[in-house]
Amino acid sequence: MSSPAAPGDASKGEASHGDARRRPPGMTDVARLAGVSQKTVSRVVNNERYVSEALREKVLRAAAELGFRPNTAARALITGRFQRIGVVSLGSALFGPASMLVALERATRAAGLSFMVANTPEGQPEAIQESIDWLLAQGVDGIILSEPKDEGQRLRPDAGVPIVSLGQAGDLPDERVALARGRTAASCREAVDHLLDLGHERVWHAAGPQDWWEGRERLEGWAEAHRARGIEPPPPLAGDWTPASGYAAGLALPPEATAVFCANDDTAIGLARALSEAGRRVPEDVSLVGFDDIPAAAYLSPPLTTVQQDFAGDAAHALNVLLRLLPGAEAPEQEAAPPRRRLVVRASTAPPPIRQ
Amino acid sequence: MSSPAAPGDASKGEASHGDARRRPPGMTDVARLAGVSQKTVSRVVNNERYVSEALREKVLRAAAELGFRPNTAARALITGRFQRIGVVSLGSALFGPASMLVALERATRAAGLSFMVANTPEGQPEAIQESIDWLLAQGVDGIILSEPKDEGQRLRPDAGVPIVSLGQAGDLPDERVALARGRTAASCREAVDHLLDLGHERVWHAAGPQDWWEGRERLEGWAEAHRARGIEPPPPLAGDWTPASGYAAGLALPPEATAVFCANDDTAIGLARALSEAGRRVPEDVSLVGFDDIPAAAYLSPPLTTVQQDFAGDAAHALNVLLRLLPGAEAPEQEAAPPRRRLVVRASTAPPPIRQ
DNA sequence: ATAGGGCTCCAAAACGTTTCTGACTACGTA
DNA sequence: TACGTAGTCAGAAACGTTTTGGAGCCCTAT
Repeated sequence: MSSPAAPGDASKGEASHGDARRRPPGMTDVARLAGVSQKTVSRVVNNERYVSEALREKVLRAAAELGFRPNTAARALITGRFQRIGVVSLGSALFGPASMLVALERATRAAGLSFMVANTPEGQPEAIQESIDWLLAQGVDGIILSEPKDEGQRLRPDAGVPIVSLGQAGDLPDERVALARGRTAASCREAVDHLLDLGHERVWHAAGPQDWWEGRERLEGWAEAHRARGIEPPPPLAGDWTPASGYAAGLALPPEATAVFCANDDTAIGLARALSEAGRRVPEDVSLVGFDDIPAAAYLSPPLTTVQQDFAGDAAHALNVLLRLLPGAEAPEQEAAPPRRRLVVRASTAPPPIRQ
Repeated sequence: MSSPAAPGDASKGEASHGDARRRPPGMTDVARLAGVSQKTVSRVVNNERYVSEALREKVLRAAAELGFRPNTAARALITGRFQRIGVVSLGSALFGPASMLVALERATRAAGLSFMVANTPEGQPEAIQESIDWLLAQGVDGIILSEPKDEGQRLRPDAGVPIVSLGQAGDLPDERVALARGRTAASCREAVDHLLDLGHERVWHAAGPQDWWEGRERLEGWAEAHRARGIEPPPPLAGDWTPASGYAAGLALPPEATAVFCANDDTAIGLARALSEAGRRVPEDVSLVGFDDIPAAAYLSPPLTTVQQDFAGDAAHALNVLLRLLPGAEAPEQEAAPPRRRLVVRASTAPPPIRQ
């Protein structure tokens, strides 16, 4: 059993040339190759000062030769930061949420942070908190809530990291929970004003779901536009973003209605379908405005007047708010330009038909 | 102010109750509270054997009381694994890519892995390799390429982790790069067969971009359906997924065409618009089939016959392929059920008009 | 001439886990 | 009685970074 010479010695001597278990190279390896201390490699990699140009280049050459990549786990371990933000998003390919997700990823990566998503399946009240917990378990420095729904307001306050919601105010539990409020209502007013300016007496509304703040905000903007002119808005038609609900709203639309503001473009598509089946023409009999400006909007029959969103602007704003809450706050001080939505007028809106 | 003792001393004595720098509790803290060794806490947390029930409960209680969350960075550092996969996705809110992304996130989280996206902006050939590098720098155990485009084939082979592409075969560089091939072509054949069975002599094709494998595969399926019947397919109409390109294709559509298979639903919408402007009715004069089954498809005028995709199935398949390549392969052995697309027949397809 | 202070670099100590090694019981079997 | 084995636990050694605490060196101002 026990040989006089330890059998381990030989293999230990050649350990660096190990066979199967090839660990990726670390700073130590780079340092050895470059003939400097490991700390110096760290300085070069992190672009710190006090490294001579000659050494810096030598280190970089060694790092490149070895294919060195800094180990984020080790860095995160010592710094306590992950350089990563999590996003809780409604798991949906709907144009709005999907666009926002893309915009958030872009903004995040541009800020040098990595990006982790947790989708919430629809219809599960506890799903948001679950997704937050999941992100926290994975390790994130902050969280952006990109949920157009309300359930986010029932959050436990002990997250330990700042949370920013893209949503409406509401009683968010903690001072660490900030808010990047959208400006949906204003652009809805603009859309409805466009219809009223065309001469329509009142504008109907095929609403979004009212347990989504996004749906409520669009409804409020619509109602405000009426009240600003002393007009009582007609009762809203319930909906849930789907073309199906728009179709139902179209069936329920009273004969005297001459203009409809739809909560989103899909709703408008469904509503247009119902009108078409009822023999009511757009825009001659009924004017239609959507919201989102989906790519197909310009090619519907007729092309749809709609509101274009500024996802990139909203995303950048939310990220700025979050970054400012982070401990190592690299927060870009300049306030991001206020997101600008705009009404795209196409052929689905026209003056109301002349009453006889 | 009020304390006679040196203020520095007091704070030092109470260091564990530190003010600003509150490190989150670690296994050591849990161990101290539970009166066990740190190693035992590790065993409990990881559900290892050889821990008595009494101790396990005591540890769990202590962990809950402290709000302990295992530090993934420390774990990743020692194990060399991140329990995380990266996805390179086309940064786009297009229905297809967005749906695939959601499906991939679901599948990944269901497998207990965390999920990191890197979007590639369109039109940058080197963007995919950049995104891969970004993911590798962040630390991932494997990568799924959810790019419907081809540039993925110019990848450097030294990733160090397995890469799975959802795309077409092609000369992927490395044996570590596997492939989760889609079955687009087959369902395209089905769609075209549907039109041919209705009596159309030939079916035109408003194609997707041919530098996307997804576009080529749809075109090939369309062509195959013709050749299987000994028919020469008409020349395809170029396109790029957008309604605009569908509109252009509609303008270019020859008068004798009675049926068109569109590369996606948006293309079909644009094409329908062009037909409508030209006074050609759908489906009486021209039958139309799309691809994707976007939510609005059922509510267009007329409702669009289209091909429904199986994103969840494709995502699960790709993830399975990847998991099998991972070192700690927890690969579910049972092959995932082959993804099933299906043709949804609606009102946009009908027999061809009778020739006089 | 010499103290100070930038610049350049190094060695060792964390960070919170997993892995490795081993010690101590209890129990059944030779 | 002695021994092997499975169960239960603890201590120490990694893992690859950042942080901390210097140590030389050269230049300048006194």
